[in-house]
Amino acid sequence: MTSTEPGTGRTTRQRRAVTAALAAADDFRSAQEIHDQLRTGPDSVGLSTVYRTLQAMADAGEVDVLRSEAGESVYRRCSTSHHHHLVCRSCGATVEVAGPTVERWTSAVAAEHGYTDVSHTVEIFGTCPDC
Amino acid sequence: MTSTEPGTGRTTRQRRAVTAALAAADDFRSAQEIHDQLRTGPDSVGLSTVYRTLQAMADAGEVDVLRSEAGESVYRRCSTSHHHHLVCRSCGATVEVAGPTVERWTSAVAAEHGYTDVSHTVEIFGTCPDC
DNA sequence: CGGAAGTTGACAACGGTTCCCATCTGGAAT
DNA sequence: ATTCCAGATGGGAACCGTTGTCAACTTCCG
Repeated sequence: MTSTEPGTGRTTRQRRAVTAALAAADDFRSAQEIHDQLRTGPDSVGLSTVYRTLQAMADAGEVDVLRSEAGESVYRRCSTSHHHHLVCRSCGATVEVAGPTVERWTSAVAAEHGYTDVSHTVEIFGTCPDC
Repeated sequence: MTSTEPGTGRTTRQRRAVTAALAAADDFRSAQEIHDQLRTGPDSVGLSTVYRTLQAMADAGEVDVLRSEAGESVYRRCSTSHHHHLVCRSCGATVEVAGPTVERWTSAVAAEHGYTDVSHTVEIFGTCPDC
């Protein structure tokens, strides 16, 4: 523990590169995609470092993590506010949705069963208007 | 191809064993757990076969598939009723929760964005009273 | 019963992720 | 600016769940 305030860690070229790559992309990217992209550029970053950085950002709540159906973790720069995703299962188009309704519901359900320190994942899949 | 109508396939001892193991368990089981369980019994089944059978059942809609946080696929005999899970993140205790509220919410959100053929996943994580 | 198509299983191959550890570097202190 | 070291890096091996391969076996139809 003692992770109450680990801080941001150092500001390295690599972390900046990963952050920038994620910021430039508007949709979800896997660690390997980011690694590939950076490898072909001037700011090469090791795969291990990409994974570490991404995880740290996820822990810090700076990015959203989603598990693709293929079992891959994909990351996306995100607003700090909590929200969920509506994903088109054929073209992948993603819409962010905020849902006070679900938040309240999950809290209520958890409380009802005595569960504390609650978090949740909600993903909605469907076919978008264009598909 | 030619997989337009593969049907149920043959009824083998192995498939019966996997089906039975899943029926006996009330909660989610991973392919490997099932394989382990069967291996110590009279009806040993190869790991490949367990995976194949589980996938076939999932395709046929006979079981629910869920991706655990560790990235493992877990299967469960499918109840016809739709529901979600409240999982303790330290001991793994699971509570089934039915949520008309979420169902309505997801449908509404999807409709609002023109998405059709909607499905969703909702998992709630927390610490149970015993932990 | 006989035979062909479907099924099985041991093991190799795979792909994503994590671990290891020698080397390097940011940035605070001097 | 120079020194110094905790923290960070990266390349490759290790891991682990899952999928592919293929010869041998079994189910079931005629």
